[in-house]
Amino acid sequence: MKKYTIRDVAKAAGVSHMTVSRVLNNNPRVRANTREKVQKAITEMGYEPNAMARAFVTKKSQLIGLVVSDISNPFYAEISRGIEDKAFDLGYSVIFCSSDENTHRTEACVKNLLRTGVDGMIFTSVHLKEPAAEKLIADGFPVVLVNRKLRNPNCHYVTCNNFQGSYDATEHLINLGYKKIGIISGYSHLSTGLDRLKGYKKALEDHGIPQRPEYIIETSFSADGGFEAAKELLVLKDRPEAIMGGNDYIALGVMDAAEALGLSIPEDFALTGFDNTDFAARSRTKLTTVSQKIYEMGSIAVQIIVDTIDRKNLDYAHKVVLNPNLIIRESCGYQLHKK
Amino acid sequence: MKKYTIRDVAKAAGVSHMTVSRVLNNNPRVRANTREKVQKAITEMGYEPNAMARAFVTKKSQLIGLVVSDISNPFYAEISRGIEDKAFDLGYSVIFCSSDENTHRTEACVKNLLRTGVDGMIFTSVHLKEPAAEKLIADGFPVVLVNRKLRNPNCHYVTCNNFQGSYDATEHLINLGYKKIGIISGYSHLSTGLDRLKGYKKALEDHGIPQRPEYIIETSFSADGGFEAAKELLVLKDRPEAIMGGNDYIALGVMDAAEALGLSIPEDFALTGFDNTDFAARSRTKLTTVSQKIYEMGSIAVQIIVDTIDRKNLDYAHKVVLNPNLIIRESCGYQLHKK
DNA sequence: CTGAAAGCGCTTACAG
DNA sequence: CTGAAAGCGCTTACAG
Repeated sequence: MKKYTIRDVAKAAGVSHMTVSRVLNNNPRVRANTREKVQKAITEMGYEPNAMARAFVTKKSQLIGLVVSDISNPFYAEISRGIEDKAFDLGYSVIFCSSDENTHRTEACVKNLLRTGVDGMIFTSVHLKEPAAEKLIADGFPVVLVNRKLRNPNCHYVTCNNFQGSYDATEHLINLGYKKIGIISGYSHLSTGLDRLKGYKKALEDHGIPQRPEYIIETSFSADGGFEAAKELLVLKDRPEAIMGGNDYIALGVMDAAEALGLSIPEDFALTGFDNTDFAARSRTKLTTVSQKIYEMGSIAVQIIVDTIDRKNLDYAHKVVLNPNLIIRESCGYQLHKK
Repeated sequence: MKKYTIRDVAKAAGVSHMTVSRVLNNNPRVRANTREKVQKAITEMGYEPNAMARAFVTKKSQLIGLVVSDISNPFYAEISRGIEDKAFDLGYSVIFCSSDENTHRTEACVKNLLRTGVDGMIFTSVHLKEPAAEKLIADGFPVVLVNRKLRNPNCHYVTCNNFQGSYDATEHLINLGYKKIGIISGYSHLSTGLDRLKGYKKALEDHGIPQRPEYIIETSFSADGGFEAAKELLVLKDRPEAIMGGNDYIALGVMDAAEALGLSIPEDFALTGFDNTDFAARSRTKLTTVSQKIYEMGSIAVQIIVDTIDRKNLDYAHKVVLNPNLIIRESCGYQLHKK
């Protein structure tokens, strides 16, 4: 574990430490012959450049900060994996920090990451308004949003076309014959919640089905949220024939509520989710849902942020909107539903 | 965003940069009066110390490397969250690297983390033999294992008492009257798989129930693994009355297999899992399982590694073994089972 | 209690 | 194509 420096290598190779530095950085201004000599010394000694010294002098840590809602949420864990893999490929490492989607903690994360010296930050879960992220962007610090975006469109982001995904799911229910369609939506101060709600409303409108306010409930993207909301929706006198969950977790909560109330899916009402999470496909669930490219979102976000880090002053914003895919399973039935 | 240095602050406060450094490091050898002057300048200028310079000169990055099986697996994501939170409290940040439990990738992770300059590494998923981790330990590099341990006991680790958890679950089945108990176990080249298998065997032995080799299958800790193994176990002429899943994912696969074969749980056979994952408690699952303190394992691992980093030459190993808890749910029935 | 000197291991200019 | 000089922003000794 003896630590060699660039000077040790230089001495061994009989050159100056500058030449060693050039070899290390693949600078072409080194004679092939010299390069070989140096390379040989490097491998023989098992020399490894000191990352800290390098980061210090170049002012580049090769570190990306990831502000994630909660690393223990599988959806975000999958984005994180996409981020990790691509970062690895591009020579970066990633430091994560869970914000719990809480403004105060988000600020703490940002401060912490800044202190650590990351070259840029990726946010998975901003609110439409998120002062900590907006300040960074205003300061010209490299930032990419993934999954959710800010209200202010002037920034780099990668999202799913949530509007379209939700529109497609709604239309599918309509085509099956459902007219009384409720939605348990994620909070609309989050771009994902808002866009999915908009997609739902637009599909109803396009098919001439009037909106019914009592069929729309906003809640958190969680099974508990779905459970509570479903208990309200399912005891309505004029119960919806179909319920759209803002994501698969919400749908899961709806399933629990149905079981608690003695209702069957899809016999008593149809159900859809969003995200195509692992459990959606399981034999006990069979949830119609919208799949989005979760891993890819993370991967693309890294490409953009590295781009931004390398050529600082981009004067345009990268906006990547990925197309979702409706996955049809048994939870919404396959036939025209009549009442 | 103007970046000040320690010298700018010194000039503003009318002291030497050394005094500023002392204030920054809470060195007591500064007069209260001087300290205040410096503090004032620091806050007024919004000075932030340069982490890279500090890391470079102190040779301490305040970074912990986390080699995790797969960050997108909820079990590991929860460990990671425990690690993150405690690291944050202790002034460290964590860089993760997914190994996919593959020796080659594990080596790549270690190399990458070393290059990044982490002060220590935590491994969540070592095999009983894991050259990359063992080499680090042999070199005196701070390493803590969490969840799984190496065969070589001479290292720091935090695990659940997997033997006991499995023993308890087996005994519970025996007490309910089951005698034909099968196990679909995680691979026994992993300490978790091995210890759970041992607990099962010991419980049978203690209750005078002979082992039946055809009732024991090893597979990966995954739903797919459980599914395939269950299809073998459930078509045995003398089918087991109860199946123990090596973890909840395996149990989930068993449930799918049961459904595919038209069998009901617990009517046709009882089922247990391990980990008390989120879905185990859901109304469609109701899985008897063994809960372990996943988040806490991560948290404790960080305490140990920071301890190790700070006082390098510990000559004893921290070994923390947490007690699991049997959680009884409907999947194994509540009554004496007779055949 | 405070400061002047030296240096951590690299890279960025500048000469040749 | 190669090297000598200077410096990144801190901290670690060493003086006083």
